[in-house]
Amino acid sequence: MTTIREVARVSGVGLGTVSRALNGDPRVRPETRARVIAVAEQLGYRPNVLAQAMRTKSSRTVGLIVPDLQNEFFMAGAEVVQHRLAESGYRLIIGCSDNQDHLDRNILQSMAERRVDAILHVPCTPSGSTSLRETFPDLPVVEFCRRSSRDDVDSVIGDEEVGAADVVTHLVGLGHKHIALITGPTTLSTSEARIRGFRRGLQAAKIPLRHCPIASVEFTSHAAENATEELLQRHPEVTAIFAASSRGTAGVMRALHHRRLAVPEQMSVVGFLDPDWFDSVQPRVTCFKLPLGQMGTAAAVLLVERLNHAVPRRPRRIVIPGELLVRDSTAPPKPAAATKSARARPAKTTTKTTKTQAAGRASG
Amino acid sequence: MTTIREVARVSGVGLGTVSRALNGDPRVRPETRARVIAVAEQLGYRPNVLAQAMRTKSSRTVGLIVPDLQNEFFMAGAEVVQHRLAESGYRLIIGCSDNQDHLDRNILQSMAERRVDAILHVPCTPSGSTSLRETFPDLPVVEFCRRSSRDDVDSVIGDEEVGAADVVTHLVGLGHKHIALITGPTTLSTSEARIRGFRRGLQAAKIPLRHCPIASVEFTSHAAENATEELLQRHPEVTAIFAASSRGTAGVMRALHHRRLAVPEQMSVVGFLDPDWFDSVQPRVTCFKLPLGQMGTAAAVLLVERLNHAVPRRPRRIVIPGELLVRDSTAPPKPAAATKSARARPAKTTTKTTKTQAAGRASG
DNA sequence: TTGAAAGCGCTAACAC
DNA sequence: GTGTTAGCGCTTTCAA
Repeated sequence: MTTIREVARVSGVGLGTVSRALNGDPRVRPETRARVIAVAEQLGYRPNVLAQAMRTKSSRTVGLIVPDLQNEFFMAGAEVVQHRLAESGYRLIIGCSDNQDHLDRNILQSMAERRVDAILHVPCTPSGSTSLRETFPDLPVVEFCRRSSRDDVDSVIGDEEVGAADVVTHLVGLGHKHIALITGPTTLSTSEARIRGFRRGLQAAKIPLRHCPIASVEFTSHAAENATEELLQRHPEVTAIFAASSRGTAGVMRALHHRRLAVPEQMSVVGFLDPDWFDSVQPRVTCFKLPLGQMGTAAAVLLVERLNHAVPRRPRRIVIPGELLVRDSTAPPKPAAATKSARARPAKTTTKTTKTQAAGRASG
Repeated sequence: MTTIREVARVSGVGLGTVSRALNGDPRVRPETRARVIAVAEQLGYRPNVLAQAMRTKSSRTVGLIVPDLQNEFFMAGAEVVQHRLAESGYRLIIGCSDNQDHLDRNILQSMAERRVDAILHVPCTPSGSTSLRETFPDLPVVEFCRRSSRDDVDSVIGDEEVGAADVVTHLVGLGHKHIALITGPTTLSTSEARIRGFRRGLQAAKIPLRHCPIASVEFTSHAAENATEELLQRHPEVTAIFAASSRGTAGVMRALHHRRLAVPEQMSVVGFLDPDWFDSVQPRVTCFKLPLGQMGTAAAVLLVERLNHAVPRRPRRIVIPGELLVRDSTAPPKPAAATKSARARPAKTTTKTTKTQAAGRASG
């Protein structure tokens, strides 16, 4: 590899001059700069970013940690963040925690050791980036999509509480009185918000919480499928389901199909986010959609702020509203037919670890 | 930040000893090591990976460049690669080229400058990583999912040629004689392979190629939707469509609904890959599926080989077979002049899997 | 077994 | 304007 020293030798100038010429320092004669640049080019010189980073103590890189590389919830934002960051001369490196605490901590640490200038973090536990604080207290962290219990970091999340309440309002407006919620692990801020909003919507409509079961399961379509099965078995009176995770929606649909429950005639379904297919299948899926791009932009702005002004500033917590997209998977309930059909056709699915709780029981 | 020097000072030994102790060098007295480690821990010492990398000229990192962060084709593999690599002590950093040549080159360069030890590359042009070769001739590159025209790099791709031929065979077997293919830009190896296989399947069935239109469009559901519209207008005789991209499948479905064409009664559809929703909607989508996880593993193996043995070796080109998943979106075509009674029994095929090929082959 | 010293490639402070 | 020098934090000879 050609080094700066080589370039200096060939162009007959000192090391400092080469560095200045290449970095656009104004105090270097134009012709000198031209010569240096020409030589560098001709020699195929490429800066060693590691050395630069070590010297300047900035790698001009920010790290993004997501729980799932295949989930649009995080990756749609990632796409935007990368572009916005690139505009400010920063590069994004992405790691995946698989929703596992120890992996999360691991990657957090490892990115910090790689001297990223900031971290965009989708926490997978309430403790969030706490482990980092001990070793890298000054590394800026911005939380994305989810919040940990830390209140000293910036964050950008969607307004899922209002979203869930809106979903309930929509369903209640159609006449539903027995609504189920299927969401993720209760330790996550997103699930918490969804449950809070769900209950709020129910209370506003004067619907008893105990009529409306909540299932908290892993974010896989399989888990959602099993949860739906179990839930419908236990609560055959349910006429509408809010599948509050994008992957979960597919699982719910599958379970419904196994039970021969027609959507929306026998069961209304509201999905989460708005993947392409929601609008391409029959029935088109009603959903609660978050402006993922906008959330990415907001995160990038926060990041760049922290990057530029190393001055401490009070943490900013941004909550971005979503919208309800009413399509064809929700309709007024058909009381008699629905429950009958549900009992008529038993499921053949194997049941796995699925926690089901009634909304009323845990509400305090 | 605590440095190694600090640790040395506090534990009362030299720099070298600390380095050796921390890196498990055998020639250091156990008690010395214990003390050093204790001090390091107590001081919250964290190695500066940048400095390590600079010194050892290895960052123990490999870079992955994909065209689209939201596409399971690439990200499912990424997930696996990351885990496999982690087992060998390597970290994966991911960048996104957006399918744009200049961004691709940009990221390639930037990762190289960051001194990754190898690059896993999903090329978006035939030139692939050529631009890198000039400046970093020795950086190992493994191509993933797609191939460039370079024949001096390792690669792992799915056998899409055989896959496309199998799809045609399946459709022809059902009685289709006018089949359309919607695929990506023709400059990509994947599109080429799909088209080749498509034609081969047609020829084997003695179906005139001119009866079977091919559309090459961007990898968005929108582009596929428009292409389908246009294609059906121009070729109303078409009775089956192979949507050879996962996003494209949704677009095709949308266009079909828009035209009020029932699937599979009036139009058979074969999708690409196998996202959750293919099996969750009505009709469940017949598709050509690639073992993404297996492909990721293969790539990781190749990578680790290159990483360990810096010895040059002839490039290996691995092709991994996929399988056809026959579900409900394909059925015999509706005879042109016949009435509805002509199709007495709708095809309710249970999902069966067909291996397209016995084993992956490696050459070179 | 350990310490001292020499850089890895670069930038920034300081001279001229 | 430009050259020289001193490190950034680490690993790795080379002596001891």
